[in-house]
Amino acid sequence: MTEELAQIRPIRAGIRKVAQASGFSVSTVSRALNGYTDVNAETRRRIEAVVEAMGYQPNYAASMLRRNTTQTVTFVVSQPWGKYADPFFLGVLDGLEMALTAQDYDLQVVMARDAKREEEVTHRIVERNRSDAVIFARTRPEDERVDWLEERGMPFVTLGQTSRNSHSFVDRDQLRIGREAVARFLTLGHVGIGFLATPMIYTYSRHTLKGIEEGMLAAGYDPGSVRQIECAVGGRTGADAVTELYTRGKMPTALICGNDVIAISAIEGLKRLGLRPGHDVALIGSDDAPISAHVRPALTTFSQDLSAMGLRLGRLVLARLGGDPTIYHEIIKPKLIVRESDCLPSVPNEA
Amino acid sequence: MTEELAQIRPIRAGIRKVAQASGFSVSTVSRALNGYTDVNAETRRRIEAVVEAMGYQPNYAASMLRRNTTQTVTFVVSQPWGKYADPFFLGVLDGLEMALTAQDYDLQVVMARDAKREEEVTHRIVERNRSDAVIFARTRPEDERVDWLEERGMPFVTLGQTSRNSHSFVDRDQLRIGREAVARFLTLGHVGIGFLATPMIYTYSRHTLKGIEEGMLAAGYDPGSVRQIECAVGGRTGADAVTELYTRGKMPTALICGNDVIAISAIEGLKRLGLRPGHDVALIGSDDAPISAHVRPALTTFSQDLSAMGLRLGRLVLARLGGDPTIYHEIIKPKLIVRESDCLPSVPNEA
DNA sequence: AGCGAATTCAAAAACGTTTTTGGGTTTGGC
DNA sequence: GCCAAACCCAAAAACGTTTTTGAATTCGCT
Repeated sequence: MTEELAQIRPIRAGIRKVAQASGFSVSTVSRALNGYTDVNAETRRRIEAVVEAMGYQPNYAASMLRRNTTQTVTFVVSQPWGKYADPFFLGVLDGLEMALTAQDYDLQVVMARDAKREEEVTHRIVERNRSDAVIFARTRPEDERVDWLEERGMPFVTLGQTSRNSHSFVDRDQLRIGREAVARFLTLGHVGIGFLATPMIYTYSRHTLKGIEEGMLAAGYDPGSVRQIECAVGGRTGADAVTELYTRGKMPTALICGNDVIAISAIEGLKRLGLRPGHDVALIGSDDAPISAHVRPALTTFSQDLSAMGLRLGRLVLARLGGDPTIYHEIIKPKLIVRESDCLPSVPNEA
Repeated sequence: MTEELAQIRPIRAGIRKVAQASGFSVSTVSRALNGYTDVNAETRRRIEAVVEAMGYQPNYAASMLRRNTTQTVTFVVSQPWGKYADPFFLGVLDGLEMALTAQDYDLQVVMARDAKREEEVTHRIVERNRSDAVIFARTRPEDERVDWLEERGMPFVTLGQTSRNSHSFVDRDQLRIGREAVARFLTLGHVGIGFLATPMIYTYSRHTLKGIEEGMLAAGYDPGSVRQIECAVGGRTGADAVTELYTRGKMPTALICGNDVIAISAIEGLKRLGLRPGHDVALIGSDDAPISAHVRPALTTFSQDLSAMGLRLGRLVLARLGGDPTIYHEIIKPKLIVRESDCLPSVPNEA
């Protein structure tokens, strides 16, 4: 802080200059520009002309100070970005940005390397009032971020559910993904089903599992027979998981994968084990990553309209900012994308 | 604008309260907190204790208004994010954020869907003084963004070069990538070399080409013999390119790919044509995408320390903000990652 | 003892906007 | 022709900091 900053900026016209040039008072200019009704149409027109001519832009800091509003919504993305960039968020951001800028809000994206850093950055943003609302993802059933934000009265919306769901959220329908994946595999004739899960600390992982269990029950099978094994970024990969799974005991002929990265890694692992994914072992992913179509065998998976999710997220946040006290729960339907990786059980394994 | 915003915020302690509680004047508190030297050590200690106790955080808007500084650096990412998320930027962002927060600057990431939107958003940020500096990538030889920012005296640093290079930049050494790729293929015994290029409007594409040509010349070959074909997101894919290339006339036995996505798509396309990538045709990528290791054949490519690039980018921006007038040019060395996709020319093609 | 320099702090100005307050002008009904 | 209502606008206050200005105190030196 002691260092000296040579911040040189061109001197920009302020609202005073505009007032002077247009011949109206400062307050009239302000009201004209901010859409108040008690301004003569002709007056407004003239003021707008002057603003245009002078290239006047209201000073953000001053307006922010006076209004006590930042016109900014912050999306805190907490993820190990290092190597595995999840394209999932990027699609969402696109829709979100569209929704927000339509209402003259700015979207601020903050990336946090890990949970600790995420907490720091969120505190900073909230405590210094640098944002009007917060959005975050990767929700957990008991999520302290929810309590923390509620406590401070900071408006927020989540991408994903918590156990209380006392807040607006947008989520994928993981329950349905689980059920449909099971139903499809059972229809194809598979019996041994495995679940290569994302970390169970996240709500969506549990929902997927629940969907799988429901699917098994509905078809009259024992949910307990599903072999479940957890994978994580920086931990057990999909390849590791299948290696463990196929070198000890019963081997499922069909694998439901918590996300496509796991699925692709599992495909790789199966090949190394001498198994043929898409022939000996069927796989279904769950979030239609960009590469999933280009992998061999092309991955059967579920897709969702990410941009639409972002759009809804934006609408929910705007509703909250507009003073709407309603809690909205939006669940986006996934769509099964059938490609090559799901298959009939191979003959040798049927015996 | 006419809509009413019910912006409810907890009333936070201001600097006046802190002054009152500590028994010092407002100005002394401010100076104590901002690291001025003319504050008695004991005074500072007592003030800091009160600040801690009250959880005081200086109001961002007010400080920004008075100081005429945002303490924010903006990275404008202009890319079609729709489907193909380029993980390249994410790695860079990580290092960048680290460098900036170390100096108490915030990083703001703005995603723009297309060039038009990018221009809009940059104008907005600069004209409303919402950032102290700007960073952008995907530079072109004649880049109007450079002129625009220079004209307005907005500090900026680029990720990539322009023809003038009148500004600080960080860049990958595409020249070297081109040269090394050629050298490797020639060493392996390939003669027919193809270049599946990224769009030539970008400086880095041209540098790659130049590197390739230099490599050919250095080895005594005709640079004109390199078959070059341009690919683009939303346009010709790598698969399209190889289809065109291998259905008419001479067929290169080695392909240098402008990026790994092109390479992976080309691998796919070659398989469809009945050719065996890694056997009949050798490939080298150029930016070590996360999937490149998991594709079959695993892609030989160049990697660079993205986080380090971000860090340098941050340092350069901070230097500029600190008033250092030096123009820095930093070129990051790539590292060849040998995997499976580059190979000796296959016998049938040698005849 | 007296004077200047160094140190420490308080009061007030300034940043550029929005909002409040209150006053003036026009319009329309009786 | 008068009064109320509707409409429009100017002046000033307010937002919460940082920085400038200037005054008071301490200290060292002659």
